[in-house]
Amino acid sequence: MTKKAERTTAYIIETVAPIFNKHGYIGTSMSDLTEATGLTKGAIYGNFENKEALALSAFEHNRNMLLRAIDNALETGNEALARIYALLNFYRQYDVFTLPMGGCPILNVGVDAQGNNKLLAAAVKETFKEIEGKIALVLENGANRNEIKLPVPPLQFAKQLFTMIQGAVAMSTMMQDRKYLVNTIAYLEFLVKQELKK
Amino acid sequence: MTKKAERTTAYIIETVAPIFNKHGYIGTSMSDLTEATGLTKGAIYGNFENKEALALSAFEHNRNMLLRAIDNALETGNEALARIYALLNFYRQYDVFTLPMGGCPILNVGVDAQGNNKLLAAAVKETFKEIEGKIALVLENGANRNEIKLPVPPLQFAKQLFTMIQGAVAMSTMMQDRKYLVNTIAYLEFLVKQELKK
DNA sequence: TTTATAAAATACCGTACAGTATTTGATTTT
DNA sequence: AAAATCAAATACTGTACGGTATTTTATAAA
Repeated sequence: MTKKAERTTAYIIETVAPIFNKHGYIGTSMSDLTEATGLTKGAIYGNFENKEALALSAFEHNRNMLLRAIDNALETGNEALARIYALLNFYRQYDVFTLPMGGCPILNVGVDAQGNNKLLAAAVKETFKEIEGKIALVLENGANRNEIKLPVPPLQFAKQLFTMIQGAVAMSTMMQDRKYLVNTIAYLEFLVKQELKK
Repeated sequence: MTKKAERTTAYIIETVAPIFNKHGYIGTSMSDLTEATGLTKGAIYGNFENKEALALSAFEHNRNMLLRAIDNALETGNEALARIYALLNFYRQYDVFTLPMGGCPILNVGVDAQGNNKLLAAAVKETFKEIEGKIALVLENGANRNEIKLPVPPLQFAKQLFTMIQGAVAMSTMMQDRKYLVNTIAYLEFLVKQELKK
């Protein structure tokens, strides 16, 4: 059985992650967190060095959930085109997926941390690179197996595809309108087919 | 000649706008603002009711600068396609344009205000609608004058185009890499040509 | 079941926050 | 130039902040 402290640490991270994500690093106060967890500051500071370390752990928690979901989509079927479609399918409902975590973590933290917290900003940057790499790998393998054609290098295609997806995420978030997500994904399905299908 | 107070008000807004844009509403303290302006809190609170009113004025200032630049692009030449290209050209250097204002105001404020400030969030939403409307109008006029073909209704095309542009803005901001802007715009030039040119 | 240890609660720092009532100083207007 | 008005500086609220030293309580080992 896990130790008490480990369970508490995990409980704090899970509880705190959506709050940080919604209100940002500075916008979240320690008393917000004690209130949400039902714990005292003594308990929290016993498990985390300071507010910044806690925020970083919270971001990593959300980030891992996102990466796992992306991995899951990119492992659908055994053909590159199907995997990219699965990714698009995932993002079509991205608003539902991110609701319990308080919105898109990489967008929220990425913009929030830009002018306020270098550590978090760097962690976001790293996450983007990881996602782009995952998509690029699927494309590269697909091209090597002659499943698809590639008009540009795989990483470049991945970057441009993901940029457009992230645009839809940003717009649907700020406009509070999932149509941006749905419509952009629909168009990307068409584009991907046109560009990749042999 | 303008009154003293009017000039001070304008000076405060101009000085304060990039700070709010960079650090967000909660991330900006009144002492940040007194330090930057060289004025005292008495002076600032003499010209603005409270912090929120000041932040709103600051956002409107940035927003107006952006809208003016977009208007300017969309008035280039006297043909729809040329105007859309001019808009894309503007966004290709959007990072340079937004540098003195501390980054893209609608992205920064839009994400920051989402969970923290309803007034600001609503103002951002309104701004997006305005921009989409401006683009849609150019397209509609162009279609009416038989300059371009339109595969979908003008507002829908405008929304999708702008979503992709804003994705490039978001990615280049968070990754601190203008290539996202340059590459996406290049691709959009190709896409626009393919979709709109008769 | 007692003893050692780990975890969480309490109570408290010093500081920085947004906001304000009052005073001083600068403009206008007469 | 004097009087009236307006703008800005000063000095000060009360509160909430992040963080910590210490005490109390719970857990695990003997």
